[in-house]
Amino acid sequence: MDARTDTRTRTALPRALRLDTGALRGVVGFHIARASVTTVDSFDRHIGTPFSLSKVEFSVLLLLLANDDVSPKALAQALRITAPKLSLLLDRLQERGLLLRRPNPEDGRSQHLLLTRAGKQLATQTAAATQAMEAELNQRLSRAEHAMLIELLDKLAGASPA
Amino acid sequence: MDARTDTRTRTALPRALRLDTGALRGVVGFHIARASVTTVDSFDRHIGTPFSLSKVEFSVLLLLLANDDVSPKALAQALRITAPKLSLLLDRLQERGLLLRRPNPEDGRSQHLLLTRAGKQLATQTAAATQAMEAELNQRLSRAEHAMLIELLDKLAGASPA
DNA sequence: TATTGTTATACTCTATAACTATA
DNA sequence: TATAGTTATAGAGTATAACAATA
Repeated sequence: MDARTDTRTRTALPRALRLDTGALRGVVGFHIARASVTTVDSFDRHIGTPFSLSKVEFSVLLLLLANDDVSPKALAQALRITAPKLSLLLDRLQERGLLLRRPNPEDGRSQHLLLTRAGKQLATQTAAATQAMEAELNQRLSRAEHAMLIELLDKLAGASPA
Repeated sequence: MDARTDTRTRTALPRALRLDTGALRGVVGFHIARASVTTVDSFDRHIGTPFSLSKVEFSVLLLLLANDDVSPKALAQALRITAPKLSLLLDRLQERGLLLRRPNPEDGRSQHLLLTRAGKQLATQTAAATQAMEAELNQRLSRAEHAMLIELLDKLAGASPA
């Protein structure tokens, strides 16, 4: 398929407008920033817009779907967001009837977060939607490259400090 | 008594609670977001803080160092930022004496951006600083993995390098 | 005294709309 | 009428500080 006939306009720039990346060529962070334009755009179309979820809200739903008795503290660490940010985010998800905050019986300061029936349903729907989202990326990456990319990104992110 | 030392109700599980990433495991965008925490932190320490530059400001300097007669329009497209955002960004760099805006003799609506002597010096300094920055990442990635990662990210971005 | 979670506030980044000047 | 660049405004996203409840 000719790149010129690609229907998505955000991805391909006319050759004349492409700049020499110069010293940025070897800077991983620069290439990550560029690639994230693609992934964020894909997320918005497949999940963000149709389900009215931000990237972090989506991540929260899927993490709660896969883990029991998660506290806000643990979530904030896993997602690298601050506690105040998460607090407001959980408020919004709770107002939408997607999750509940239950007191931790073993520690009155802490909470257990759990998805409601509607929350589990939405989480499952969005999890299914990731299939089409990743399949779209596989127009550019083979399945092996896709897996390799994730492996290298994880190495770069490093095992989160214990 | 410190709960940490109370072994009666604790299992052998470590305190560090890493969550199951669940359906996020195969989502490239999620891993990109995690990896960018590492690269942004590294950028801030090596370049952002010591040179008082944002990521985009740094990218502008290096792109202008590598390309002549660049217009704001071309820069905005290359960096995927909006024209108003770039306009304010160029104001700041100009106030710092790092670049100039010259009218395009062939089109009165357009401009040519060029680095001042100080701008070239700073761009060169930061370009040199990327060596240490990337070397630090190579504690986690071999040189081959580093190159492979950039190649895969470029494929994903659809910005095939020249 | 330390920790969990919340509220309040501010700062950055980014997007959209309206404006100008040129073509 | 269309394009390049600017100005103005508003909306997310994120960070820090102060607070309440519990350990």
